[in-house]
Amino acid sequence: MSSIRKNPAKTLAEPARRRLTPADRERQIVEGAIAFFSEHGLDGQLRDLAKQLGITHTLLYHYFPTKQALIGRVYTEIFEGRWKPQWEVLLDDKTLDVETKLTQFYSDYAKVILQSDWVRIFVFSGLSDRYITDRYFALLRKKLFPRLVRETRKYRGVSSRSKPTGRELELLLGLHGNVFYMGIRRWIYGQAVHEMQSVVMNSDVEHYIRDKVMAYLLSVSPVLDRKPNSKKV
Amino acid sequence: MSSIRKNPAKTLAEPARRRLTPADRERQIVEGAIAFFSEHGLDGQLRDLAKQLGITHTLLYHYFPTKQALIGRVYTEIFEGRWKPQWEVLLDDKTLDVETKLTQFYSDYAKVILQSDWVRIFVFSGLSDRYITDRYFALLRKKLFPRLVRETRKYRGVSSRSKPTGRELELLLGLHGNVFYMGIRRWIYGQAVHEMQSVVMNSDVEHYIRDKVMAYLLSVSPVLDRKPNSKKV
DNA sequence: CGCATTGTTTACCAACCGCTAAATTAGAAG
DNA sequence: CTTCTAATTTAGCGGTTGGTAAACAATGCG
Repeated sequence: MSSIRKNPAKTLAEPARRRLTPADRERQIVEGAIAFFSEHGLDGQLRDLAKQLGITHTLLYHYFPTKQALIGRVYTEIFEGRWKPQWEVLLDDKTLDVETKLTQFYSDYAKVILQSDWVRIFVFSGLSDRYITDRYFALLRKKLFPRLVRETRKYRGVSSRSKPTGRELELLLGLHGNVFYMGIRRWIYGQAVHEMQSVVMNSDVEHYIRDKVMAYLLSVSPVLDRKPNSKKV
Repeated sequence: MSSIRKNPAKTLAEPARRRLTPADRERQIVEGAIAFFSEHGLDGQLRDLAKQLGITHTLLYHYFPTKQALIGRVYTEIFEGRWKPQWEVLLDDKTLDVETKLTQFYSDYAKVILQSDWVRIFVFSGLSDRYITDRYFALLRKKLFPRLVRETRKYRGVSSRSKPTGRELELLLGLHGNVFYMGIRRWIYGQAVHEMQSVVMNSDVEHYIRDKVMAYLLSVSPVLDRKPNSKKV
């Protein structure tokens, strides 16, 4: 028999110092950091993160020079890494009708962003330096909103290619915010989708999103075409 | 000549120790704390708040036993103090039509909640202990949502008094979230209402809110009355 | 003017935090 | 088994933080 390996059925809380390859350890740190910062905010303490990973906090500095560098890595991991170029392809598809495209897009988009880490870290960033929210909105303005405006106009039978008006954008942001607001209610306020706590979720979300998309499409023309001189009230 | 008063035209940054009545000092601290926590979050340091007020941080402890007590005071000041019972009266008014009531309500409600301190402290709380968000949503569920559901049904010509369905609530929360999302975009993401930065705001917000209310009312019936078996896509 | 009240400050503590340097030790190679 | 590399830990520093105790001083009163 060879030398006895330390593995006494994990009786004690002593995980025994293990040596990982730098790649593995880095992955573990990044994933642990995502979960950790998502829960405790970007002000969470590195010593606590390290404890949660079963390592000492100084080891973190072997993989990331500063705390900010680790946070930056978390940013790119979540917000750049989870964007699907396929969404743009879908919205540009000329064989599908607008209603289908918007519903499919927001259903899939919701699956990506309505996650605890995505929503919470996004809002945490907005409350602090706004680095990620600024960049992400730039992304939306460039790759998403123009397509959604174009599709909305197509649905309305309007052929204009001019710069969207404030009211057009506001209604569109209303739909967009509607989807994101589901995540805020769930992951920030802890208010599940109507008391029906955790479960169900998936099928229901898709259902609700279809409602929201339809509500948006159905209301855009009546609202925007309304005589703007009805300024009583 | 009597003793020379310390007031050399404020040449130096030495404001000279002033003695306020407990009531005045407390008011000053509370209002300063609202502005301070709104900007720096509830993790902001009391020494910085004190410096901003021109006092030492220990004086804060003469008026509030702990930091949490001060935060609690801020909570009640903002979220309990700014709720207007008049809103409930307005929504119960039987001489006004639904469209007018909802537009008037959300226009005034927006003026109250679309403030930097309201939005930011609300979200800060949601990200930490959720104490205020839980209580506030309880308030909404009790005093606001039932009235809005009732009015929406009245608008649709539906006379049911039964418990609102998930889809009904989700559409309503969509409208509600739409209004609040304007505050999130402005005070959390720093994305003004369509690049048109600070100004304008007031008149535009009222305009946009009317659009949102109309979009909601116009879309509720078509969406909810749709055949539920159109489950392709 | 003298004195008491009390609003306000100075001095200080223990714990925490990001970060650094040096000492350990697990694991692969010979 | 020995040796070497580098993954990981121990020890510690400078600064910060919520909170406490005691000293100081502005104001009202007799």
